[in-house]
Amino acid sequence: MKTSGRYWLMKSEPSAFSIDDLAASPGQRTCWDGVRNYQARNYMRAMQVGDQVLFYHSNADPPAVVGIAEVVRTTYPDDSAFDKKDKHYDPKSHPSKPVWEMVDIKFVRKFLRPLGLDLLRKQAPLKRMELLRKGSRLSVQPVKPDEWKAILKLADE
DNA sequence: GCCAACGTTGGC
DNA sequence: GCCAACGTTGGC
Repeated sequence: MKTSGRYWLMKSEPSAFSIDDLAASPGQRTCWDGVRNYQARNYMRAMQVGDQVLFYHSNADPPAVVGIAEVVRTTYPDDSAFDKKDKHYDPKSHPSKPVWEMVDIKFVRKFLRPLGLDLLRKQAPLKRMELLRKGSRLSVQPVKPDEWKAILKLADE
């Protein structure tokens, strides 16, 4: 397995937390809490400091990849799961045996234009991208190097 | 607001 | 271990 330079995509509803919110956060960084899906959690566990992340706006108009972030801290317990009042509270997870974890990410840059789903679907190198698969709901997903390259190229056009 | 796709839960 | 019911995601 490759040990560095991996690529990911993370989804966020901009009404809840947008890339502008990330850029405006203290130190331009945030903890990525609230993930409650095992596959997404496992992908986060595989993340390493320095990995690059596509920031995606879901439930947005248009739904789009809007910029880049970077992993700055590997997984640690997601304490929002312990808080009864939190929207993402989960009694399955306990501080002595946490089920859910999170990473920290940092703002890298925002694209000059959002790369909408319709545009992405037209790109041959992205034909098999997880994001574009019908019914895909994974909020954290791996991105292949050639997919990453194709998207960055689009962003700079 | 609709609804297809998907993950989780719980009865059996 | 099966699977129906349910809740959620997220594009449209």
